[in-house]
Amino acid sequence: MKALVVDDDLALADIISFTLRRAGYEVIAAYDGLMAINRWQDESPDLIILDLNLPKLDGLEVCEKIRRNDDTPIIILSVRGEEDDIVKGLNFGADDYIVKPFSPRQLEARAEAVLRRSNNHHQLPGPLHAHNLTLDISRCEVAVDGKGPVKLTTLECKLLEVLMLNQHQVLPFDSIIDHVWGPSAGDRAMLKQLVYRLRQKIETDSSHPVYIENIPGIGYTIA
Amino acid sequence: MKALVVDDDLALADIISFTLRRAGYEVIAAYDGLMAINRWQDESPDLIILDLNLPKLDGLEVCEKIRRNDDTPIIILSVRGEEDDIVKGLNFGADDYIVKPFSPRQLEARAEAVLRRSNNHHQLPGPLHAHNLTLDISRCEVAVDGKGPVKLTTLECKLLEVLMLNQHQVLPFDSIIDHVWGPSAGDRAMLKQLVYRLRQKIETDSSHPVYIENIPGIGYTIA
DNA sequence: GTAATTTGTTACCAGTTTGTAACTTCTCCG
DNA sequence: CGGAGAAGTTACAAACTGGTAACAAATTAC
Repeated sequence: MKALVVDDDLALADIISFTLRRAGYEVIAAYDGLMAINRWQDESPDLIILDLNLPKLDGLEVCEKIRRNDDTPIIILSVRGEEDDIVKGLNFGADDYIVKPFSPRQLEARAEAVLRRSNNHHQLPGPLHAHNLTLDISRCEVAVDGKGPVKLTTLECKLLEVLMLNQHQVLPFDSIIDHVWGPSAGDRAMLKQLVYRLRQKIETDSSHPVYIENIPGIGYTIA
Repeated sequence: MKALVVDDDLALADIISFTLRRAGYEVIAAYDGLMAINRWQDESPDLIILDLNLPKLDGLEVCEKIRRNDDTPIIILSVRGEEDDIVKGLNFGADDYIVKPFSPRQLEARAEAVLRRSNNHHQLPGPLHAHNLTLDISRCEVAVDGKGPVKLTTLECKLLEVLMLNQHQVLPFDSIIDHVWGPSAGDRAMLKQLVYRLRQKIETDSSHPVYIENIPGIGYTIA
């Protein structure tokens, strides 16, 4: 779980970061509104802790901007007495708020509750694109060139997923094996087979693979 | 929208009721824990505002009891300094909390936010539509193609409900099992059976399921 | 209390997916 | 040119999956 902490009060940001790290989160930080937006775009965190009082770009605007694009859970921070802002924040789609000062314990409980809620009805990854392949992971289907979707098996789907997620990068055999079969299972022979079977479904000319390219001795890639 | 307000402080209960009524809610009240459970069972409100400090049956127990049966949104009320209780409450499945004293405005915003969240996956009674199926959850009846309603058993109804609520999404086996049998009960064999029985009632050509589609290795969906 | 319905359990079957191994082709390099 | 290693291909068996069926246990209705 990756959390983005946005606060211009460095001391407080540190406390929050520390608390979340202890609770098992990977934490990244931003100190003003613009930076928050950037880090959110680059890192796509699972959770955002957002102070409302920010330089450069107000917390509410950050909240709105993010909400316009996706629904990463947002917990807003505010000092007591700024009830108006809290109400606005919630109406902009924030998921929860915490009033300063707060106990680490409370922060943890809130973060956990918000994540639990959001996970329930929002775990759907959108389709993946690469080249002219469109992979719908939740249905295990791939559309080639926009043509009718082809059904994939779960393993084939995992293989294509990891290749597409890392498009333009060469993935070593072992990384692929780990991703498809999990650690301490699978071997090269099985991967070879799987690549063959996947190619049968998506490549048109079998002697000239267009999508899945082999880098001898290293691994595979989708260019 | 029906809200249940549970508080032994009559004056406060009145203020809350008044606020909610002005915001367009129908409000019912309870003044202790046992009464809260009773009214919840009789009236099945859409939202519960729950004070933790209650005579007869503690607020936390009320919260737990309700959560064991369904997921009516619960907002807990607490006085400042009872952070422990708040954390417990949230872990028992409460959706949010408000610290006394609070402004009417905040109460409204919180209620709205919580309902908005819960509505997403828990739509209100009233017929559900998908494809050309019409499901009346309260009567456990489904009309196929507008033809005379077919009676469903409670489990079949829950299954169809969760599938229809998430139309176009593929629901993993385990999510479905959780929804139908609750956590830590039910298994794939039972689900398989249940799907089979439900299909018998709604599908016309058994070898070509139109409504309930299986995504091998993943789950089921209604397209 | 008995009958009917609903639900859980188990078994079986057909189709699919996956693992394994042998064999072929390709490529690189001396 | 030829041989070794890597990758592609083929074939087959084992394991798994989901649909179907029959029956037992539990629940509900009468």
